This record gives sequence, structure tokens and C-alpha cells, in this order.
Amino acid sequence: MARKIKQIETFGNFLDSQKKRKTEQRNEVLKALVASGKHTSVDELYLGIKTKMPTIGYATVCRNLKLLCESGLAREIKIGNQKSLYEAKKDVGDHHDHLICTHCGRLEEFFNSELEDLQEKIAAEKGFSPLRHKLEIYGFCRQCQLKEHKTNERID
Amino acid sequence: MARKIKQIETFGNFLDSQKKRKTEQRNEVLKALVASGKHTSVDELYLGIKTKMPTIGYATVCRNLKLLCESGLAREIKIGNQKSLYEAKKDVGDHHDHLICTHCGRLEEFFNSELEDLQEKIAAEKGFSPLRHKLEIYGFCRQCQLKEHKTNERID
DNA sequence: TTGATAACGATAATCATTATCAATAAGGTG
DNA sequence: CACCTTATTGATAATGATTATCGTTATCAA
Repeated sequence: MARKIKQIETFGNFLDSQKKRKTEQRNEVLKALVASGKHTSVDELYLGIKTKMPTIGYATVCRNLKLLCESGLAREIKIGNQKSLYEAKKDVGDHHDHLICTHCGRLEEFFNSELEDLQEKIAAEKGFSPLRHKLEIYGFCRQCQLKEHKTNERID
Repeated sequence: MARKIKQIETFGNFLDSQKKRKTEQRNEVLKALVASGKHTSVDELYLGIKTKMPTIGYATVCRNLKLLCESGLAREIKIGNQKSLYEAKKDVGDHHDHLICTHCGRLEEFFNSELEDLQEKIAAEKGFSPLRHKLEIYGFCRQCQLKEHKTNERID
């Protein structure tokens, strides 16, 4: 077991560069996130890691997910007041936007380079030097369009 | 005093259509938001309204700001874990996106129809029927680019 | 090996927002 | 107008994810 993951080394280099220490917990959080392969809540990761490392604390998982985001290996998805979701990036610099169904909560990713270029252009026109962005498009997914014919969307 | 604002009537119609009651508090919240003419926090609106209506409660301001959003007369801006900001829309259906300076917090609005169209197209390709979206572009504004020459910001 | 201290685990604190609930008032009805 | 139903209010407690705190533990450079 304990298959080596290429991200472990990247993370290690990041920790070195920041003069931060390497710990079992940090590796476990990274491995759990990569293994999940999806948008995952802190709770789910916490419970998963607890089976291998029963002593780990919730705050440690939170702290180290934030650290992974700083390292560029993970990304936080935060929508409104909902709890944060985290996901591992396939590569540093990987990026995508989100389509969110307001009816069933389905979350779909997309990437469109035309859109990226256009945003770059718009920011430049306003004198901004853009670093990153967050685009969420809300609507009804295909399934919910079929199932529901009312359009009286109500969010609360 | 009490200059009539055209939004009062629109809001009244909305309340009628939803079989909700017209109250002094609802009008005051709407008027305060329109008068502020900017992105305003609940606290600021609450304190402002309190000078004219000392008995109003914080929860009432919160509730009615949400209601104004439902009516289409206002919009909520929520970034990360920060407290919500609200702004009056000039017209129902008015929409814009945001450029946010990660250094000084400057918030700038923009609207680009090409961008809107492209998003519509992308959503349709994925089978989504889009209702609204939220785009935030983070980076350095012009002033902060001049002041700061370090580029130690993380890109994702 | 060891000392300084970063990181940990457990838990309390934070803080914007939401829920609760008794009192009030909107607005329809007679 | 007086009455009644109940939506809305104001005050405050509850919520809940996240962050801060703090004593203990573990990393790692010397």
C-alpha cells in the first residue's frame, strides 16, 4: 500500500521553499484529496483519513487543505454560505469554471479558452493585471429541465 | 422629505404579486440601498436606517435585503467568507461582473455583452439552461501595479 | 542527541446569518 | 369602522463552518 503519488514530491518542494515541515498528516490530507478525485468536503476527507489515522483532528485537515491551496495543488470551491469543497488539481495551473444546477445542486466543470482570453482582454482594458478568476453559471441542468417544467425557481 | 423613488412602485408590485405586505421597514431598506448608490454592507444600511427609524431591527434589514434580491431590485455580492454586500440595480435585469484587486480590495464593475453571449453558448453546449452567473476576476488594479512591484501572488 | 519551535489535537471562540417567538400591524371581510 | 387572520417585526438565541487558542508532540538543524 501507500503508493507514491507524484504530488507528494511537489508538495514537499513547496514545504521546503516555505520552510514548513513535512508531516504524516499533511501527506494523508493530500493523498485523500487526490484519491477522492472529486469535489470533496472537509468532513468527508476528515472521516476518510480517520480510518487510517484515527488521531487526526478536524482542524488539521482544514489547515492543511488551505495549505494545499496555497501550494497550488488544490482548489477551494466556495458557493455562497455553503461549506467549502476542495479538489486536487491535476497540474499546477490547471483551471476550470463551474456550471451549477440551482435545482439539484449538480456541479459540472468546463473550460473554454475563448472565455479565458476574453476575460484577460476585459481586465487589461480596465487596467487590471488578472491573476485568477471564478466563474459560476447557475441554471437548470438537462435532467432538471426534463423533470421540471415549472420555471418558478425559488432559492432559500 | 420622503422623495418618491420609482423603485418603490416596482417593489410594491412585486409584493402584491407575491401576496406579501407593504411595510414602512421594507420601503426604508429599499430607499437606503438606492440612496447609498454603492456596494453596502448590512451594518452600514442598518445604522443609516436607524437614524430615521430607531426601532428597526438588524434581522429585518437582512430579511428585506434578501427580499429585494428576490424582487430583482437588488443584488448580493458575496466573496469568500466576507460579509455580504448589497447594491441596488438601476433596472430589473441589470447585470455586471466584478474585477477585484487582491491587494487593496478595490471592486470595479464591468459588463461585456460578448462575454455574456459566450457564457450562454457554453452553458447550452453542456445542456444547461442558464439563469444567472457570477464572475469575479481577481488581480492587481492599476494603482497597485504601480505601487507594488512584487508579483508574489499565487495564480490558479 | 538535543533544543527551538512548527505543527498537532482538542476544544473554545468567532461572527455573519438564520431561526424562534411573542407582540404588532397589514389588509381583507362583514 | 371594527374585527379577524396571519404576515411581519424586533429582540435574541441558535446555527454552523471556520479560526484561534493552548498545552503537547514531533520535526529537523545544529
